[in-house]
Amino acid sequence: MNIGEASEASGVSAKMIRYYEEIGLVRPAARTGNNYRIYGEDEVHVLRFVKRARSLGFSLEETETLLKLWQDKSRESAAVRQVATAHIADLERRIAEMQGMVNTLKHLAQCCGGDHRPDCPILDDLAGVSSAAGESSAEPIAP
Amino acid sequence: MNIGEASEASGVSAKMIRYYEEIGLVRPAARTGNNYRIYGEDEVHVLRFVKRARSLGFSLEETETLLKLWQDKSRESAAVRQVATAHIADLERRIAEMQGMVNTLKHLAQCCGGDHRPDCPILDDLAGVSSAAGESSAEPIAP
DNA sequence: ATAGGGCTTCCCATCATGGGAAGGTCAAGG
DNA sequence: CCTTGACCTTCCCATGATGGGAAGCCCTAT
Repeated sequence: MNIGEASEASGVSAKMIRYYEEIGLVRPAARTGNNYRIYGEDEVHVLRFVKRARSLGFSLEETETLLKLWQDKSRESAAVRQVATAHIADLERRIAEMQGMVNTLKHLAQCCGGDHRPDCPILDDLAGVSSAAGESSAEPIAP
Repeated sequence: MNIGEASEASGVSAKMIRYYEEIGLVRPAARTGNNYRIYGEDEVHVLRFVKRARSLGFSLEETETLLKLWQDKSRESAAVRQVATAHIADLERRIAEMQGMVNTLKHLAQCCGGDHRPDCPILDDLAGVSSAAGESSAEPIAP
């Protein structure tokens, strides 16, 4: 399999496959006489693993850890779960942060006429005008 | 006010103040004879506006739009609200995406023994082993 | 006079990905 | 046999927002 077919089969772009090789996430592919990379089912399997880990939001560093655990037949599943739960916590922290933004913005947008007049509580909030609307962003709306 | 004081007063790092000037987000500060940037209350106000917009997750590009609307006294509040609602939609899309990851991961982590044995549904999912656990990541858990 | 702290510009790094140029290789069709 | 097009290779650059740090200038206090 050439890199294009491996890309097709794994869902990872050829650009990224080369990059993963360069940073040592996957081991260097064998080469044909014409210096083309060649891939077999095993390599594609690894690439799919990476693809799936990325789609679950794991960083490349975390993905590398998971990949090593996967290939370590004597791993303890606790180690895997630890990586996963840390990642869950991180995702939830970011979700909460963004949800706070959404709450604030929705409140402001609701208070905004959205008409032809220039008065706008959204801008007032951004400008630091402490109207009834704009409280601290991360805080829940409820008083 | 020197840049350090303006940074203190606005909560924007000196590094970022210079960067915002470089990319044209804020207009170039006046300079003293010794080539130091000088800031007044107005400039600090602008920087605080930027800081607040960033803390609500607006990109620098969106922030620039909002900044222009803020300074345009004949703006229509509808334009502001449009920017805000588009941003809300984007945030909510990203939240939903991450929540999907969390749901999948929590399910997998729950099915994982997390003990000394190597068997691990999390790795099975990443490896594409279609166990009872690992369905498509963005899907809700409910059957 | 010297030390320290602030300012300046300039370059580099992050993280993961894509774009594109310049050039080699291969297969099919004229 | 030669061309065309679709691959492949490496190398450089860009993104977005931020930080780190070096080299050098300026001012103030000791």
